[in-house]
Amino acid sequence: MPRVSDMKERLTDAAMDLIWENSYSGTSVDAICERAGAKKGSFYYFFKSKSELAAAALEAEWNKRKADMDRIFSPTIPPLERFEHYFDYVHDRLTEVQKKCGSVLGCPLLSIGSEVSTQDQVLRNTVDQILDRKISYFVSAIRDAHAQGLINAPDPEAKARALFACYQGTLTQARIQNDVGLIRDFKEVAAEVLGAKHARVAVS
Amino acid sequence: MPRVSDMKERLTDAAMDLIWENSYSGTSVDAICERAGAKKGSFYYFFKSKSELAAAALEAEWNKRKADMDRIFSPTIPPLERFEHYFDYVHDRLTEVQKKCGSVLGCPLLSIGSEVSTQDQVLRNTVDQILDRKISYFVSAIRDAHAQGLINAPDPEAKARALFACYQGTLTQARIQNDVGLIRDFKEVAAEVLGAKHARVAVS
DNA sequence: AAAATAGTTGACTGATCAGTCTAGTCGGTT
DNA sequence: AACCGACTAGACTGATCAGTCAACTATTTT
Repeated sequence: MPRVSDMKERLTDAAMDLIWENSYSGTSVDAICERAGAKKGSFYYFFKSKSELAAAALEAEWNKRKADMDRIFSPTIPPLERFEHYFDYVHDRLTEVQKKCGSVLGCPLLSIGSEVSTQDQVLRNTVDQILDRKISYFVSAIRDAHAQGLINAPDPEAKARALFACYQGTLTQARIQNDVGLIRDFKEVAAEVLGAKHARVAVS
Repeated sequence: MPRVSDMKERLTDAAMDLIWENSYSGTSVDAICERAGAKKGSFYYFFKSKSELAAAALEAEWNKRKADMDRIFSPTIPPLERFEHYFDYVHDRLTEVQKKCGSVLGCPLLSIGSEVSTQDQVLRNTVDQILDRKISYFVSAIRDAHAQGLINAPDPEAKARALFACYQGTLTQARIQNDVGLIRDFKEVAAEVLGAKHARVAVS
């Protein structure tokens, strides 16, 4: 019994781990409790349902990563370099996770979002919102790159969504094939989607 | 009781519908039986597990679509037009499904593959193989386009996988946002990824 | 007609599911 | 000491899960 209860965080962490590795439907409340070292009573003291816990876990994960995202997409960095750093960051993180659990896990938001989109509107909205926050980093970087004449992107929002979708697809393929290589190679695809005027600038 | 039993097909059809709309873990054998008008015994007469049924359902779905794919990717058609036709085809089909069930369902192979990749190797391999068959259409079209000087793609395999990943990502986003618009807009992204020398050729 | 084959039935098992509930434990306040 | 709010324990419920089984029916083969 810890003096300051960290049970809530242990539950969201356990949920994130298990749902990311397996799936939402395929992860039981019992399994989450076991991994977190919690009993059923504690779970339902903090969360009123499995769905609510999953949403909380996604928000908690976002809060953990936000500082990294702000750093990587800092306006002080040349816009196309931001993407390079981001793709490296994700690649390194997924490689690290792969060492631990043996599998390339892709993007948790995508897996969960795709799975629950037709079944759980609350969770779906949570996913959608967090995805939008991520896309907004892309939008700024693309707008900056356009303003600096590095690319031609009159509609930064659309370009960002397109690039983001391509990246997410690559992460999903990496998960299915259990191969991080696809992610490593994505930079060149990104340069093409962005329409970088000197592709090497974004890829080198 | 039909004279010629079509129970097996009804089971694979029901499984495909339910798993595509919901998810693999989220679809129970009971639900599949109910939709197919089958009893448990029939199910386990034809299939030895839920996993095996899902694999059979994916193969059956592939066989249903193969003729369309062969037609769309016929070598008699200019290679970049094949992609146009394919993207139109998928868009129209998903729009039709949306009318029926209210949701944009994306690509079943991706959803299922992503969900089971860490849990069910047999099903994962099935998904992987079918995805490869689809990618091979892309490879041929890209190779032909390269040979005709329409695009620059010295490595058609890699280019095909990249384009395929981008497309799949777009389908997944369309599912999460329940919006076919993303798919309609994909042609332009495809032209960029392909590096079409005259983008309008592939998009017009 | 007899026998074999193919397909169907639905009750059943034991495990697991999400979620509930009562009875607690604990440190801090009055 | 009495009490309180925050948290935990864990047994319990009824539903649902994947999968089994022996008995049954219908068609085909001999």
